[in-house]
Amino acid sequence: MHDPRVLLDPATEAVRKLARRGYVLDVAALESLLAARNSAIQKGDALRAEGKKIAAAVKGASAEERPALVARAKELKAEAAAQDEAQQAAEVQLNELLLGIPNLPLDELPDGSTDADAELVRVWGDKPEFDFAPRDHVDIGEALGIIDLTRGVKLSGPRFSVLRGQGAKLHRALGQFFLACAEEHGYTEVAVPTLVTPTTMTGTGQLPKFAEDLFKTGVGDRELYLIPTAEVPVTNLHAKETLPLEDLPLAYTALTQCFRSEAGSYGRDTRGLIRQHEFAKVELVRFADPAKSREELEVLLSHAEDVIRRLGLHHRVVKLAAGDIGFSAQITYDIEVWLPGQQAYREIASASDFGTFQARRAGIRTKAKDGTRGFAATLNSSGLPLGRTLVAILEQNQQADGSVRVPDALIPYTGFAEIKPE
RNA sequence: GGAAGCGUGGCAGAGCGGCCGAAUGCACUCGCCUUGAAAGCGAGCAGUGGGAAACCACUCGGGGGUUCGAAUCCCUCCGCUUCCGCCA
Repeated sequence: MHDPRVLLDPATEAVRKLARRGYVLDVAALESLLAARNSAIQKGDALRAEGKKIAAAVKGASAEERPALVARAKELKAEAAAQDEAQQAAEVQLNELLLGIPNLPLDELPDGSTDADAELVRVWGDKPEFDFAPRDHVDIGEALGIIDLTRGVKLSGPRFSVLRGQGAKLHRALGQFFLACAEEHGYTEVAVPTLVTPTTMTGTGQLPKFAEDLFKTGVGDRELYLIPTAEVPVTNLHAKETLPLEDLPLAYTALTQCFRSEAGSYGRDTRGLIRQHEFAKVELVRFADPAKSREELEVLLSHAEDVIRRLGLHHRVVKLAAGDIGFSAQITYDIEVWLPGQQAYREIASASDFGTFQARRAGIRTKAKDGTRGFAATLNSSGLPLGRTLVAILEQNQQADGSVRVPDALIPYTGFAEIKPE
C-alpha cells in the first residue's frame, strides 16, 4: 500500500510509473477522498476539543450554569459523531482504492509486459549436450518409478502428484540441502503455519485483489487461507511490530508447502510437476533498511543463485519487465533453469524487492537510534522450490540408459549418487 | 467443549468516574562526575492520526454502550492463565 501523499506528490511520478505496468491512477479520486477524510478529521478534532473543555467546566459550574453546559456538550458530541461517520466513509473508500494500487516499478526495469521483454542479466553454465534425444521429467520419472501422476490425480484431482522411492527421497534431500544453504548464508530458519488469516494475506498483498488464486478453508465462522508461498507467514512475522533500524537486515528462511489455485492457467503446464496446486518450497525473506533495499536484493539474488550453482544446473538470470512484475514488487529478478525436455528456460526462482509497500500494509515499522520512524523494506526469493528443482535435475542429469545422476552436492543428503529403475 | 480468573507504556506494577496518556521501579538515551567503567546526580523516554508550526485529537486487549466527563461502570468479542473434558 502506498502513502497517498507520496503518491500525489508530482515528484513521485506515480502516474507515469504505474502506466508502465498498465495501471491508470485516478488522481482526482485519490485527491478528493484524501481531502474529505482530512477535513472530517480536522472538524471532528475541533468539536471534541471544545467538548472536552466544557466537560471540565461542568465540574466547577454552579447549579444554574450547569444545564446549559451539559446541553451544549451533548450537541457537540452529536456533531463530532457526524464527522466521525464522514471520516469513516471517506476512509473506507480511500483504503479500497489504495489497496488496489500496485507498487511502482523502478525505472531501471525494461519496458514491456511479458517474459519476452525481460532483460538478460547473465547466463551460468552451458546447456547440457546429449547424444540421444533428451526426455522430459515425466517420461524419465515414470520410467524410473519415482513420479506417479496418475495416483496423484486419483487422490486429489488434476495438478497433484505422488513421488515415490528415490524420487521422494531426492525431494526430501533437496529441502534439507536448501535449508542448509540458507543457514550458511545467514538465514534463521522458522517453522510457520501454512494456514493464515485474511489479515495476514492482506499484509503481503495477496488479498484483497487475488482471492481467486488462493485456497480458502472455513471451519465454523473461521476463515483461513492456505499460503501460496512462505513469503506470507514469514514476512508477516513482524507485522505490527517496530524493528530497531540497526538490527536490520533480518534474514529468515522456511520450508513450507505452498498452495495455489492456478486459476487462469487452464491448459498451461498441464503435464508433469511444473505447475501443481501443492508444492514444497524453501523461501528466503529479508527485512531491510529501505535506503539499502536495492543492494539487499543483489545479496538475496546471490544467495538463490549460489544454491542452483552448487547443484550444477545451467540457468540464466533475467530482470523482469515493468509490466510483468508482481503486484507488490518494485523490481524482480527471475532465475530460469534450462529444461532440456522442453528446450526452454523456465522460472525456478523469483527474487523481489517490495520496498516499503508490504510493510505499510502489514505495519512493519522501523525506529532509528535518533528516534526517526519509518517502514521497513521487505524482500524475498525462492531458495528454491523442491519440485521444479527436481524436474531440472532429472532433465539436465539424465543418462542414455534412463538413469539420473544426482548432483554431487546432494549426495550427502540423498545417500545415493544415481537414480536407477527399481 | 465446561468452569473460574486475568489483559495498563520495552518490562514489572499502581490507578477503580473528573486532579490520568497514566504514579513508582527497572531497562533505555543524553549530559555531569571519572584516567576508563560502575555507582551517584540531572534531564529525557509510548504510539497513531491531523496540522507548515504552535498545537490538537485518538489509543490503558478489540468493538459497542452508560455519562457533561471512562483505564475506571455495563455489554460483547478476542487473547492468556488455571482446573475439568477431549486429543496427535
